[in-house]
Amino acid sequence: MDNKKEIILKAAIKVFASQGFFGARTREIAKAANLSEGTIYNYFENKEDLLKEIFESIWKNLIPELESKMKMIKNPDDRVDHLLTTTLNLFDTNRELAKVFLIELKKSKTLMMDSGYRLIQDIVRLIRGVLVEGMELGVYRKDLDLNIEPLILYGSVEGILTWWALDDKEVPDFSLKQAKDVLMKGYFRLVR
Amino acid sequence: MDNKKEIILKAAIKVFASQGFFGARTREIAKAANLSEGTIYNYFENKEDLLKEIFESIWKNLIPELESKMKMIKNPDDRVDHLLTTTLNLFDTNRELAKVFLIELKKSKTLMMDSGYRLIQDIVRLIRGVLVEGMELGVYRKDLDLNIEPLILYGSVEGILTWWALDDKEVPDFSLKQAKDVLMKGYFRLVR
Amino acid sequence: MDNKKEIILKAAIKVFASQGFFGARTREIAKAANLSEGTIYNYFENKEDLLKEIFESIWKNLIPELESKMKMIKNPDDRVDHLLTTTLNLFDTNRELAKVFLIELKKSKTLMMDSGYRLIQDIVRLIRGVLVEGMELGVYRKDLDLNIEPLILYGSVEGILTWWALDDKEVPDFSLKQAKDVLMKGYFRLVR
Amino acid sequence: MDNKKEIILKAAIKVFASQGFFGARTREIAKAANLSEGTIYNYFENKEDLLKEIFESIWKNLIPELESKMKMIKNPDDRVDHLLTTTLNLFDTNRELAKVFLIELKKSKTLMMDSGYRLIQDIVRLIRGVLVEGMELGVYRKDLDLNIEPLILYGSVEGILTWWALDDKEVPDFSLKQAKDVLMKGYFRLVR
DNA sequence: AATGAATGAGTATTCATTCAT
DNA sequence: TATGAATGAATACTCATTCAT
Repeated sequence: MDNKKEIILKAAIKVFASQGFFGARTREIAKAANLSEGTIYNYFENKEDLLKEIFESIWKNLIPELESKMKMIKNPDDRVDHLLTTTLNLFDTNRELAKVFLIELKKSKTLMMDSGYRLIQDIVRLIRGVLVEGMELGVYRKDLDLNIEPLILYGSVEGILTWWALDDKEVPDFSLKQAKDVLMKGYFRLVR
Repeated sequence: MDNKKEIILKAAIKVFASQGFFGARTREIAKAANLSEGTIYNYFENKEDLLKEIFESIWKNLIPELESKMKMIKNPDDRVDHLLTTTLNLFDTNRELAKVFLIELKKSKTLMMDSGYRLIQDIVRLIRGVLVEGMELGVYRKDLDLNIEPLILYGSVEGILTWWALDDKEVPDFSLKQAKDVLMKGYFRLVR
Repeated sequence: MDNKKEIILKAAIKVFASQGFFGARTREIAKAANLSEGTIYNYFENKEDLLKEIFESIWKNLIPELESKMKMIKNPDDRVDHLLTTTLNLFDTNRELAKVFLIELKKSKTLMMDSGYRLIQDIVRLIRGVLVEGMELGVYRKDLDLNIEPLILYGSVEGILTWWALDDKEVPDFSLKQAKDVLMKGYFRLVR
Repeated sequence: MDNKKEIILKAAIKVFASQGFFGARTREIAKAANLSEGTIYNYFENKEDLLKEIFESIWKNLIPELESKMKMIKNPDDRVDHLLTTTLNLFDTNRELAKVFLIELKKSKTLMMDSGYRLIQDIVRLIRGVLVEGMELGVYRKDLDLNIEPLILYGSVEGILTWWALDDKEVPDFSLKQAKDVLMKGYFRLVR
């Protein structure tokens, strides 16, 4: 059953989120999945592979999907709206996933340097594309810095998500819905 | 000699930056400090304590200094300028320190939840204070979201710094000086 | 079908010979036999049992056969000739079997102490019997050491076989046929 | 202290001899050496390294020593006498060492193919040299088979030693002193 | 204070064996 | 009988920390 891979991944997300990658014990992941330790190794190479697959199961779909959507949406503002909505929605129902994505990922040197860094590059490239076209269409300012401006947008979102994910109150200080509205408003001011 | 503590901390920053916290070996830190492993333990409790002291040696000074400066500077824009300048200057000459601060720190669960989270809180509070006063003075928009807007500024800076620190080219894609200018321009548009 | 037992034993000999007993994986034996792992356990107790049955499938027949032949052959020299011919022929067409017999067998403590040791005892006893009768018949020297002389013969053969089996060249340095002739010549000089 | 390496090696010989290489537990070796497990790894790479060093500590000295002695002794018979005496003496006081050397060694595939096989080659070469010179001097038969005759001598000795080492009686069936005399007598008959 | 040899708790991973289908 | 997914006991090795010198 491919089902089993998903069961294990879900268990791993849970344990990684609460214990951290290095603090997570394979035994605990197995227990959380209601399986034996050995079974994990029938489906995954090793512990790091778990983290990698969590990451890639999301990323592998996310980027191509966003890219194709960018082609369909013409209005630059709507594009950014879509980028934000999609990204924030992804984590909105799963703060544990957000923790693993935003924090645990960085603990694996190889993963961060391989996949993680590439993800940021992809996203930054996506944003840059939107800005460029917005500038060409004349709806955005001509003097946007294409190196730094995308990082500002990316960093804003990561900062907000990290804060929201780490917030240990049952209900965070703000909702991601709220955050999106503020981000959009800020974005409009930034680029026009 | 307090000198020796600094020697060890410098060695630790170097090793943490290149190997990561979990990948760093005390033996290597000792070698980098030209000391024996045992000596480290005359000055620090344990490995995590090293990370903590790296963090606090910076933070303990930074926040009070910024706070006092905030009292001396009256113009909200100048305040933000100072916040950015100080923060970016801190890392500009030491990318290794930036890596440890921005990435390694998050690997220590307790440190992140204790000190790291508190640092963000302090900074966010600082920024919020600046915004509040700017609004009261009538130079900033009245409708700033005081929960989220500070995170946007904080996140922007962290995003830029992380990208800049992880960049494995000898000379990064952009200078922090450049970044500051763009950040300030964006900030003006955001808050007015 | 008893057929299947043989298929598995042949697969086991192949894998034991190339990977060694401890290096052999049941999965690989199963694959070599074109069967699933579970099926092996329908025919054999466990991994060591495979080694034991390889050994006994040979030995169980070999010793009684040799013993009965010894009764039929009267001339002591012919007896030794038969012992050598039979033993060397057994392995001549199957170097893999020789490896398993001469080397892998020793890796199983219980097997070696149980069956292996007993095999040597049986063979040594056989040789001793031949020598005794040769002495009684007056064709062999009277002063043969009945403790050690049989071991010399046994050891000579094992030494030659081991060297021949381990030789990693496609064609070994010498043939077992050659070896037999030299052994016989040496034997004549030894006992007369 | 270099002493500690020896202590560990002695403990390893004891445990390897009684439990076999694969059956030996590092914990037990540590206990036998009155040290902690970790200490073993300060002096040896890993478990196989222990076996290797046991082997090489003997071999590294034995072969060069024998070679130089062969140059000093002129009489071929005396040379063989020395080879036998030295080899048998080496194990006479240490049956455990004999077990490790003759049996455990073969369990390590790499060790056996690397060092073990080379040892046999060295010894066989040594014997062959003696035979060649004996033939040239006219004291040995001209028709000795230089491929197989050395293996007969080597195998005889290994056969005798193995039997003697495996013998689980407190006092073995025969002494190595006795064995040497019989081997020499057999040797004379073989080569003349 | 400094050393670095000794410590030993801690854990990912393997793989022979089982058993539900 | 045959399967092969699931099991989980078993263990070599690491490395932060200690402590006798």
